[in-house]
Amino acid sequence: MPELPEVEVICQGLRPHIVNRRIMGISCSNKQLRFPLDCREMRGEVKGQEIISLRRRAKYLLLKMKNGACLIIHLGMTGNMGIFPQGAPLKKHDHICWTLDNNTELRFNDTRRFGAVHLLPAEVAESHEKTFFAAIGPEPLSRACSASYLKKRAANRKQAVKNFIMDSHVIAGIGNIYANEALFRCNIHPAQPASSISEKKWRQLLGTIRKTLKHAIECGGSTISDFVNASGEGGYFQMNFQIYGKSGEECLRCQEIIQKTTIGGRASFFCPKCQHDASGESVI
DNA sequence: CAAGTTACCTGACGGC
DNA sequence: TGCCGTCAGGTAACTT
Repeated sequence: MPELPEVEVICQGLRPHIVNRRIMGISCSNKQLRFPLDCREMRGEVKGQEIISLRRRAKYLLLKMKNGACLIIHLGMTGNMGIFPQGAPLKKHDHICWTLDNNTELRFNDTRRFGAVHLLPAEVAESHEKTFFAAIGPEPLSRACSASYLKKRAANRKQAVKNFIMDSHVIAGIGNIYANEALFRCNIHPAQPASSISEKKWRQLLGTIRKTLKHAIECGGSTISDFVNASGEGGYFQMNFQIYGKSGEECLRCQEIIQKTTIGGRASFFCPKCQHDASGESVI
């Protein structure tokens, strides 16, 4: 479900419902998520606290409390967060429930439990947050992420450009869908070695990544099976997919049949005519 | 060190 | 109807 646009949509949708609210209670399913979470410790740190901010960094949500404590939440493949009336029946795979002071509940639901909730206790929150994100690459929509930065990071990397832009240590927030979409929209073959991309082409690709991500956010994200925003509505960027999931269909630009292959273990879709070949020589 | 592989988990779907 | 294999939006921890 959630790449940068979906996490951003959830973040924006949740913000008015939870900022300035107080956490009155917390309950947990006690099922293992990606990383262990001590529910009692979380209660000790954030129960009774006012939530002062909610923001997104990479595919993480950061929830800050007045006392300085912080929750860092990752949605994995199937995670979601939503607001529900207090006491509404729990859904299957609801794992954490934060009761707020206005008879509503913030809930974390995650079918596959690849998601995680990290607790940063107040005393160490600031330093732990820095450590937590130390190795994460810049936000694609920020100025820190530039064509020259990407060109530099790609030097000597024979890795496929698709895997390279999906590497969160290089650039944050790009997953399989948006990597496929951005490369198609830029006429770059997903298997082309990252080091063979010129700075000019990086400029073009970064521009395309930004445009695609922003468009997806405006569309409320992509709903493939069950993604919904904080109000329970699906996104519709999937209507704008040009390549992802379209193997066997005609390319929008040249009518060639779209191919599917596996790169770095992930489904990769491309137009063999528009996206040149993997040699890196025929690309601008 | 880079890059490839495995593991974590549930559910949907197609083939038999 | 049901069993089995395959696949899915992510990423850390392995191995090569």
